[in-house]
Amino acid sequence: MTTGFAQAELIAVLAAVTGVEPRVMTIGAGASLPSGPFVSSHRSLQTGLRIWIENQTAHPVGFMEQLYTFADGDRETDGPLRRISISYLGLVREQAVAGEGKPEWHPWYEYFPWEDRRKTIPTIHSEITARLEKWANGSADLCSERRHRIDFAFGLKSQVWDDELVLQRYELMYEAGLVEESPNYGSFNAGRPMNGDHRRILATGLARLRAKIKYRPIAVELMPDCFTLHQLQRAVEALVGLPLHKSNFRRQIDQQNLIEETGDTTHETGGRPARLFRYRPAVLEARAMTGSRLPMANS
Amino acid sequence: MTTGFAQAELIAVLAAVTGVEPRVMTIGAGASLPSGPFVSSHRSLQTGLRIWIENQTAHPVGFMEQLYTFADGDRETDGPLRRISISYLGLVREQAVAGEGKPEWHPWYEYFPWEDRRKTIPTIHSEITARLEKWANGSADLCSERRHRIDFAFGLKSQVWDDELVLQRYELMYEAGLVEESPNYGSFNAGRPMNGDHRRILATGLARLRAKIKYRPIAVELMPDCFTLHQLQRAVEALVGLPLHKSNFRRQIDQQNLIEETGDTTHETGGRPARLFRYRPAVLEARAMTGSRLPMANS
DNA sequence: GTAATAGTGTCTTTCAGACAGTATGAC
DNA sequence: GTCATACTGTCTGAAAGACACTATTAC
Repeated sequence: MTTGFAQAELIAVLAAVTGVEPRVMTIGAGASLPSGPFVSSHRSLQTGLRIWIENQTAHPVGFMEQLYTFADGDRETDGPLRRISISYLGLVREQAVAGEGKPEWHPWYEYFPWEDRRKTIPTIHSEITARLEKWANGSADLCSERRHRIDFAFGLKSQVWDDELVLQRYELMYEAGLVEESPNYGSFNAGRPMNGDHRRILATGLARLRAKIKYRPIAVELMPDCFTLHQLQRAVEALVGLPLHKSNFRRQIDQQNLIEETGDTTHETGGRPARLFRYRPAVLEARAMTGSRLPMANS
Repeated sequence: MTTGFAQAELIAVLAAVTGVEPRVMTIGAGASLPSGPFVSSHRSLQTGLRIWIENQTAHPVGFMEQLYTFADGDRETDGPLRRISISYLGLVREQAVAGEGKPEWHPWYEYFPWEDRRKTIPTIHSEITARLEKWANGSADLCSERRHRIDFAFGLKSQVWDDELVLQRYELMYEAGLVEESPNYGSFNAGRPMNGDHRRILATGLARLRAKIKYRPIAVELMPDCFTLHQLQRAVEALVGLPLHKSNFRRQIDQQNLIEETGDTTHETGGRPARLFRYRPAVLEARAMTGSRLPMANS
């Protein structure tokens, strides 16, 4: 048992959506999540991190909450002290990010290509499940337990894909050596790797985001000031990784009086012009605390 | 900006239910939550904490998850280093706790008497809201904002009591000086105080527990091996602090095939004997990951 | 007219909330 | 029989899920 001293750092999982593409803020050519030492000059961790991010990205952070604190034994340690990483999840209205700075935005699904089921089930899916099967069969006594986990996480038997099981799927692939970060890594590389356990943290963030978006109207934090309903739907679809039902989506959106028409329309698409909407800030305060649902995915 | 070193500790919010009374594990005559230095001899924080608790209480910990990491600027610091408290929330099957040891179980609602609305709206309610009103009126420019927060948190205008707003209610009372921990504490003392910010941490735990119980079957972690449906309902009511509808409760319980009859009955109550139930461990694995709902409160 | 995108109407099933009722023990 | 507790049947209204349908632009 150590004395209780530790080295503390902050890690940020920052999400944005440009068009149909969800992105995450990275440093080091996409190999790391932005992190920094524990800033204590500010009133709280959260406001300190928020200010730091707004300086880096030149855009305000809408939603932000604590994600998880990682301090487990399987993390590498720097010297004698334990390292504690306090991670936060934030949503940013990504626009043209201030030029030549460090931060880069990378598509979320580069790191988790198997999580994007908006158009179709990704081709990598069958490859992954086949290799996971092989891994499960490799151990006599753990075989049935492993098969259960695989079936459940990837919805094989039940035919039900639970979009929130991001971390469970990543963990399976880690254990099976299908990602480069794994100690028993083979040759099959699923998705872009990251340094340390950053990809696991990212998976935790995606899972939280997908869970949260179903009972809190956080999608608006990703949108520009004016947007069409179609754009909003695309953003939500980008996050949950599944196609949504248009008519039901619109019904649920206006059930929870969160947005209002601006009166303007846009016609950039070659079809019928779309009405523009904006948030209703007065409602936002109250609703932001209670739960108001966003539509579920289709089958 | 400091170097990033900190003093780290673990804090546990451990809940149990005896009969109809929800309890929390405390030390120091009920004034503190159990805490200890960051244990690094174990594989992870969670397993370390779990083992420590099982040694202390002589009962296994069922459900456990990370609650929150507190490190904000308004906490007192011990010397030059920042203190980080990583808190965990756990559920224990409380039974006769091993005799003369340190841990004591105290009724949850001693600390938050206004949160218990199972029988009736507590008498302290009107006293609190009256004093909060007075506090709101004390500031000319913040008055309307404060009134909104009070109305929302205590369900005054909307007539809707949201059981999950435990932390918001505590924060209001802290700001208004109605709890002893507050810097601008007056003479009105609502509920039993705790050292430091432990009561705030406890409020965070209660809020999480009330949220979680609605979409994860964690209530069973509190029950003994055999129990009646009435006992189960009492336990859930104890946590959410509201009465539940019997018939609907039972319907939802058996919709999610979590429990099964043992075949035995009990007749300790003087009325018709009640059937005894137990958990179905096989189902528990799978269901523990997905969401399965517990019934909502009545009006 | 066609192509393309935007937006609506409504049916069915599911399920939470509320009412009432019945069943089985002790005395 | 009464009292006390345990348990069940069923109506209603609010939604989710899925279907087809209409509207407005460019060409």
